[in-house]
This record gives sequence, structure tokens and C-alpha cells, in this order.
Amino acid sequence: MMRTHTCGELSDKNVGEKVTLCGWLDSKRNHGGVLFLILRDLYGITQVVVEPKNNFFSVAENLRSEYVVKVDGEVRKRPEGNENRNLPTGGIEVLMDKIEILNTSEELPFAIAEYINVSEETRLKYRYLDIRRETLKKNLVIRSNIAQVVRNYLVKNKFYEIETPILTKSTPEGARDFLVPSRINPGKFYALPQSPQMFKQILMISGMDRYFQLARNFRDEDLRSDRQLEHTQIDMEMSFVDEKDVAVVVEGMMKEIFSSIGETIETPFIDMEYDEAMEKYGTDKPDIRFGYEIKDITEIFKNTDFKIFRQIIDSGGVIKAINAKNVHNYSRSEIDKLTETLKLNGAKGLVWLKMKDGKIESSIIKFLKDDDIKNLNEKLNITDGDTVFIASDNRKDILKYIGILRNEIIKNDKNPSKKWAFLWIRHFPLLEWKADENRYDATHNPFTAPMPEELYKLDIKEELENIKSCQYDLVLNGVELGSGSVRNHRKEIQEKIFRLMGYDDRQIQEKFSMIMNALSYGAPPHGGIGIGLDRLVAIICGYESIREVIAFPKTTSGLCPMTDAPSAVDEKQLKELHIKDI
RNA sequence: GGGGUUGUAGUGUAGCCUGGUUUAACACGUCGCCCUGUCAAGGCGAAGAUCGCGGGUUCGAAUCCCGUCAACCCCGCCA
Repeated sequence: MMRTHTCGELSDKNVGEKVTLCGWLDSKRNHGGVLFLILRDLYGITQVVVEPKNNFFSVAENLRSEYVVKVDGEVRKRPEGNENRNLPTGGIEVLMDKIEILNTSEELPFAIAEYINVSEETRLKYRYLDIRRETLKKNLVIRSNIAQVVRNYLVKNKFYEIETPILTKSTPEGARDFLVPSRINPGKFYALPQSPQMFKQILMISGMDRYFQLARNFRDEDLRSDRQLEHTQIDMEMSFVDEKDVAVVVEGMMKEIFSSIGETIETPFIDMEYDEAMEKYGTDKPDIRFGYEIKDITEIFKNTDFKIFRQIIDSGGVIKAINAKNVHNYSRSEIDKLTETLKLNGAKGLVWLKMKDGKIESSIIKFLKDDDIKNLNEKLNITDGDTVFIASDNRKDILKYIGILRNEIIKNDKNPSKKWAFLWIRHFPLLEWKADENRYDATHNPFTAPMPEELYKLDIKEELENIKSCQYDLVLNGVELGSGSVRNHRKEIQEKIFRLMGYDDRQIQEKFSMIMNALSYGAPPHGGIGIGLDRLVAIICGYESIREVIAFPKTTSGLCPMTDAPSAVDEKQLKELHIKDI
């Protein structure tokens, strides 16, 4: 072994031992006589002392930042009063005998220290230096630990880890595929998987009973702080299950993950119908660490003289309100800012009402009768300091606007009721009408099964958009962590859904032959879920951006500043792939 | 595809709105000298930027305008 200890493990117990440490020179403090070297590796930092009489003093004195060194020495207690209590190894130091330079380093673009601010672009270009820093290093360790907890848990619960192909068939559904030209088959392409969806279902049909994989999914769509071209999913599928069975497995897994980082979460998670979530929170991924329920107040204004509400109500629209309670009276400029945000998203305006020093103030105060205020108070429980926001529009758009509004209010609330708020959103609509393409589309994926009691609606045209499905989303603190469903295991139902989506028999055969064929040979009832590992780890580590928990992420334009990918390729390569140069 | 914000020594920022005392400032880092108990060590000194790139307006542009590239955020998109 090159080293006897790491830089993070020596303590009082080792005093008197001869040790050898390897690491990077974090910093050097030269006092003209005594010289301190701070050695760093993954595990921590250790102080090395070099005395002037040491034969290697001049070697040590001339070290530069991030030189890689091997130090032989003796562990000794630091002199009285010179301990560093902020450091696990701060009680001891290594009195150097000998030093060997294993490698040198150029001057760094930025110091390996937490307190140095560096732009994300520079961090990505020198990712290997960024990872040497404490934060990113810690994030990657946490991520690895979580992945390990997941594997252990699933294996313990009789899941088998099975790899599915990265080179697979392009599917017409969903996101844009990444295509890989086939050299051997001119003019043909593989696609990188958007998810192992069909393969995992086929593994159930294969009788593997329970499958999982930490699967990489690829989507050629624009990036965001919570979206990369490739992301990792905890992908799983189970046979002979209903939605509750899947939930039990996932909840158990989350419990173990959180307990591994010293956190407690409550199970079972809250169940919420999709319709209820939309009605109460205006979104299918509500952050229920906060209240701020949306209330329908259309009834209160049914006889109003306020022109805008009048028109909305007369044309079948609705009026909804949120009481921003326990925040503070919003100032005029804060309200203006909120209004601006809503308008950017297409809303027409925002009405406000607040109670200040026991008096009601409002942008529509002259239209409010005493009865209106009484009714509003009953519905919204308005007390001093509250600001109520009221928006109106048609039934469809209002939910979006009021959902955005609620999110803005949440941002101003620093007091969540709890740290981790998990919930299941259940029974999404199965189909939605796509007017521009003149067909129905699966709201989730085409393999999601309708709820058994809704099956008959598949044959009633007027009911198609009302069919509830066995789809469930897992939401944590307002973030969509994962999505799953009980699948169609009966071929004729799957066929019916494809037809509603506008595919004829020939297209079904062409595009989905593998799953359709497999479904005809005794497919068991099955269901599963895919949970975004990047998002999960990001939330746990306290980030909005998943780039902070990915070792080598891409920028928002899909570039990698470190490798310079994507890049141009040789003409020869293109020729082999039968691709014409552009 | 669209909108917004940003781009100034190695790093992070100020200056830009209101063009000229700017010889572009500050902090950290780097380099040199001093210093025997520091730990984001300290003291003294030095080097380092044609202000993302291209064009325009102007007597004069880091500063105003247009274009372009890149980063970040958002909409679309993401079953």
C-alpha cells in the first residue's frame, strides 16, 4: 500500500505512530521557520509540520497548490492551545520525516475551496477541479449511497436488476429520440431509449416477476435546471400488482433512503385524486408543505356589477381566490410584480383584497357590498395581515393561472409545515384530445391502463376524455419525482387505445409489434414506476438544479464545456455511416 | 422556436443607466521578500484586462445602437 492512512482518519489514538499519507497540497503556510502543509484527499485534510532542520525543508517550501505528494512522518498531538476544533483531525498533526512529489500542478483557474465563488460555466469546464471541492464531492457520495440503498432495498424485496438495451428502436410516442445511425444497415437508425418502458413490460411477460434498473433515459428536448438530455431513473416493474402494491414498495424504499441520511418521513404517503389536486392547488404537483388552498368564489359574485367578473361569469367562466395567510400584507409593488408574472403566463389580470388594521382594502372595493365581504370572509377566513388574490377566467385556464399564483405565494412563505411532503397524485385522465393533430393522445403513456370501472367508456365517444387511468405520480415538495401506472396487460384494450390515438392496424404492427406480440402470449397484470434519481438526490441535497448532483452534466444548450461534445466528425466516419456531409 | 438576465485580469465582482479625471477599481489567487504555531495565517512589494466577438453612432465607446456567440432562468417542448 502506498499510504497507511487517509487524510481524514488520524486522531489522538494514532499519536506516536509512523504514518504515510498521500494527497493534494491544499495549502501551505510558511512562518519563516516552521512550515505547515495541509494535505487533502477525499476523506479529509491533515496538517503536516515541517521543521527547519528537516532535510526536505526546501522541497516542502517550494511546493505549489495541488501538487500530489506522499509524506512520511510521525503523528503527534498538537501543542496545547493550537488544536483546531473545526477539523476532525484537528487534535493532531504529522511531523514530517520525508516527502516525495508524485506530481506537479499548473496554477489553478480557481482555488479548491468552498468559499470561492466560481461561475457554473468555469466549474463545468474544469469539472475535475470542481469535484475536488467539498460540496460536489459530498453530493456525489450521497448520490452513490442512495443508489446503494435503492439496490439493497429492491433486491431484498425480490427484485432482479436487469439491463435493457441502450441501442433500441425509435418510438413515435413522446419526446424526440436520439438517433444512432447503423453502419451495417445503411439508412437505418437505432434510437437511445427514452425509458425502458416496453422492455420492462416484456420482462413481466417473460415471467421475471419483479424488475428494476438504475436506467439512463435519453430525450432530445430542450434542457432546464431540472432536465438533462440524459437522466437516471430508478425504474421498476412488478407482476400481479395493483396501484397500492406499487405504492407500498415505493414508500418502503423512500423510507429507507431517507433514514439512511438521518431523516424521518411519514408513510403511507397522502393519496390525492388528480381532479382534487387541480381543483385545490391548480397543479398536478402541489407542494403541500403549504396550505393556500384555492377557493371557488364564483357564487359570491353571481350578481356583481364588476364588469370583468360579470363577463367571465356570463360566459361560463369561474372566479377563484387564494388567501395568502400568515405571510404579510402584500405591498403595492409586490402585487404589481405578481400581476406581471401572471400576465406573462397569459392571465388577464389580478384582483386583490387585504385586511389591514381591521379594515378591508381592495382594488375592487367600490364593487364590494357588505354581504360580499361577509361571504368572502366566510369562505376565506380573512384576518388582519392577510392578502387575498382573486383571478377569473374560463374553467381550463384559471387552474393554470391560480396554480402559478399559488407557487408565487409559496415563495414568500419561509415556514413550511414540514420538511418532506410526499404525496401520490392518482387517476390522471387517460386521454386528451389533440385538436391540431385531430386525434387523442395518451396523457401519460399509451400503455397506461384505464381504471377497471371506467373500461366501458372506451366505447363511448363523449366519455373518452373523462376516462380515468391507473396512472400515479409521486410528488415531493412540489417536485414531480416519478410517474407510473398499472399497464394494459390485455391486448384488445391496448389495441383500442392505440386506435383512439390514431394508429391503424398496420401502424400498430409496425411501431409496437414487440409489445403487441408479447401481449398475446399470456401477459400477467403488471405495473410499475420510474423515479427520477437526479431530482431525488437534488431535493435531498437542497438544490433546484440537478446539475449539482450529476458528475458531468451538460449546459442548457446541451454542450459539455469539458469534453466539447457534441463535436464535428471526420468525413470518413460519416461515409461509413452512409451520412452525407451537410 | 420565443422571451428575459448576464458576459470586464487566473477567479468573483464594481464601473455601464446619465459616453470624456479611467492611466478601468476592489477582493481572492499568482509571483518576490520578511516572519518558528498557523489553520480562509500575517506584513511589505510586484505582475496580470486592448472590457465575449463583429459592425455601427460619435471628435471620443467597457458605457449608446445592431448583429453574433456563450452561460443561466422561463415559455413552447419534455408520454
